[in-house]
Amino acid sequence: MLLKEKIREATDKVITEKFGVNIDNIDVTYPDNPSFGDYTTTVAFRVSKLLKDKGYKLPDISSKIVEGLKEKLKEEFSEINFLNGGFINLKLSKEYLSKLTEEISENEEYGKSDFGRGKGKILLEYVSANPTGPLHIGHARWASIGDSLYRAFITSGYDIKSEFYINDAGNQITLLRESVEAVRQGKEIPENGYHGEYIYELAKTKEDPIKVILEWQKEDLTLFDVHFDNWFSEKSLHDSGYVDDTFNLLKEKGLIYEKDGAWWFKSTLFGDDKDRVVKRSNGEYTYFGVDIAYHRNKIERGFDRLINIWGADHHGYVKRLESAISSINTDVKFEVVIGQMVSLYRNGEPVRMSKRTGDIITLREVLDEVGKDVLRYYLVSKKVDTHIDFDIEEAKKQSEDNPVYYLQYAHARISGILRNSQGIPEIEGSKDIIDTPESEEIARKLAKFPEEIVDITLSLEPQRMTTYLLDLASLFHKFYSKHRVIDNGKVHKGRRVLVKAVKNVLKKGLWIIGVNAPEVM
RNA sequence: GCGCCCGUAGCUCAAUUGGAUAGAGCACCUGCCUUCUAAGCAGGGGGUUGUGGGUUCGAUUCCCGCCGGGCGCACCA
Repeated sequence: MLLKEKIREATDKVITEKFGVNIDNIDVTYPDNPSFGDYTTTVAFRVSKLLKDKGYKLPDISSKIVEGLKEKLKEEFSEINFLNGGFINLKLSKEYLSKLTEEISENEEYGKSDFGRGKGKILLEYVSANPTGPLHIGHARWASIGDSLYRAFITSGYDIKSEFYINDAGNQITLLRESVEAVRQGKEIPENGYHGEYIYELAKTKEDPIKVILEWQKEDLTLFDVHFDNWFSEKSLHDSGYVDDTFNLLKEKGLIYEKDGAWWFKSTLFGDDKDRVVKRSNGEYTYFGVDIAYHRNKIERGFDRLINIWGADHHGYVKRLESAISSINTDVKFEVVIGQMVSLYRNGEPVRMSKRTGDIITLREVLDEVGKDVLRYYLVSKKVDTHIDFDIEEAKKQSEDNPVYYLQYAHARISGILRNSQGIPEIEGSKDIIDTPESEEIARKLAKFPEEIVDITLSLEPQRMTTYLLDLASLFHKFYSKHRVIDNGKVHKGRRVLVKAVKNVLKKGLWIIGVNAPEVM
């Protein structure tokens, strides 16, 4: 069980026992100032507010909670007290930290927890680019965020699957095939068709261009270290009659009606601004109409929670799909992470991207120029709701002093120490794992690693991992410059355990954000 | 016009979701390599958190107005 959860549970019990009240969502956080301890709760303020008519004073309340916590948490915490009236601070004991650090050093899977166990089946859908062209830098943002979220969920014990929805049906697909076919027959590409260079490349083959593009996309994602559990074809929904079936279901429920020759979904019943067309007057389904079927299918596959990552250009679409889903099933939880757009620049000049005109910079090009680690770090380190101006020249220039190397360097340094410490004698009496203030700070940081991963799943903000790793790497570099693990040909046993633990955490943390952990740099 | 998102150090971004003295990297200045990797470490300058109100013990965070930027308001996807 996570320490945060333990504290929360204990606090909840203490408050019920001592005051007979219930506080839900008890906050347990890390104080800014490390001298206050490892954990803080401000629950006393809330209890005080609840009991203000009964003559309790804030310090009395705090001191009673502290008393109760001391009894319940003596195994892990050496100091529990309160400050400034209601800030209750808890400090992990050195003995506990030493024991934990030793465990971490022997466990490459440290960071895993069972926090998400029993919390339902999750389907995470992201990228889902149209197979009408190569992936570009915008898709890369969703890919890096989605994959890191997925890794955090898995590590936190959730039952989660990732999925890429292939829009392999509809107008755009027809248009792309026509564009390629035109080139093959030596004709002009239709005005509203696709004009990118890759169209000519596709025309050289005899294969179905959609299939080829899909292969390109899969290759790019593999290079980007992004994995999907399932690739779901839109076309399969049409072919199996599932779209028609869903349409009929909505009709039976009285949720669609005919007007001006088209069929409309009554999304206003569920809070949308207006009703939306699901089937056009020419008999074809709209994207929305098919999407309802797709999401119904997700629900029927037994998922309780649907998380989608979309670009900000689709945010107006959230409400109507939400409406449709709640009309089918009210238990399923539907969440959309809206990511702001990525604008591309080269030497300060904006690069307009359009698949139609072929004016794009592909993910592959950027990968070739700046490398996977730099790009994944860059894209995951920024909160999804901030707009990104990505300058490819700037990214290359900065790559020398990119923070990602700071993290990797810490890992490589430790790897070096571990290599050099093999087969050399140990310093006598060097068993202490925490024998310096710097070691202690490191151990305290390591203790919070599983919670950081869980926090990513709760906030859906993977950039937190980059902040954590920078902190940890910084603590290690400080330790390294001040203390020696190998001294005069002999190794300090306890410190070797400590740096090994740091290595395991760095590696796992880098894995969460899809960055390699090199042994040598 | 209506809706969603953003505005924090010269630049790029954090801030554990309402907590204690708002932190990192880059850039700039000053030091540190005869022992484990200097892609590092130590120190310095740099802020009215766009702006004006409000809510409360407490606001970068929540609410309202204004300014600036992005995105959207289809029988397109």
